Amino acid sequence: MHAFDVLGDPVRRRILELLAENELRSGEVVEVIHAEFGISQAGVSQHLKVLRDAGFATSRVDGARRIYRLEPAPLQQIDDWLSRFKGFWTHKLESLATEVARGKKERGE
Amino acid sequence: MHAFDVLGDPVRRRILELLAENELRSGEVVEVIHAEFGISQAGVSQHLKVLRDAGFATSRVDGARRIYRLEPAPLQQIDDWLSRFKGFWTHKLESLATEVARGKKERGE
DNA sequence: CTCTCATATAAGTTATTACTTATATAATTC
DNA sequence: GAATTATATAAGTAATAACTTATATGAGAG
Repeated sequence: MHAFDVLGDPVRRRILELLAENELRSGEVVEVIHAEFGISQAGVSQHLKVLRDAGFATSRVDGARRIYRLEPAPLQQIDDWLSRFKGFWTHKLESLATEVARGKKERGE
Repeated sequence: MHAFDVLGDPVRRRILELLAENELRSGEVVEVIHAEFGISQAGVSQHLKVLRDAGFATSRVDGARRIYRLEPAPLQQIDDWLSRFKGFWTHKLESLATEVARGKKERGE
């Protein structure tokens, strides 16, 4: 599954946000996601698998628990892809700023 | 459709890349995408609609033609969402750079 | 050793998406 | 104004994704 498809799902985006704060046990992720989205343990586990398979997260075993950690590489790849468009919107923002400034000047502000 | 779902499709990502270089007529997009992906005119038109509906592109009429232009706002929103993870991977990169430097030194490069 | 957690996987269902071909619409050319 | 060109939309189909419940696996507690 392509990195962008992975991020297409709001549940997975939320899981990544959670993992960005802390490593979490699978069960902790299940708790939050169940509370917020009403999804079963199995459903959450499947999302975690998608995240693992796509390299967004890794898990390590801790007794009967699995601890999940965020892996930044795929997010970075996406950022790299986006970077080609960045010039584009900073230009837009700059021209907007120019417009605003011109408007102010014309209005004698 | 959420912005990330829009970017989930490789055809749409390619169209955005094309539009990032230049405004293009629908027909020009169709030409390139058909050449690269083998997709019909109707298929490409549907992708363009998705891009319009999600705000990634706008079109203006020029006689019988439609000219498509990239709109940066949704891309920027995505970049904003990603920004929460950026600290995360720059840390990793810095440690990697340190590792590499140490390796070179040890190998006498 | 058996019971109970914690988690993953299997199997099945439903909704959605990405196409296709066929057709509609609207501008251009002759 | 009829034919042609450029594009969009409609209708149908097939693949995929996101769930569900049920079950497997494997660690720890008693």
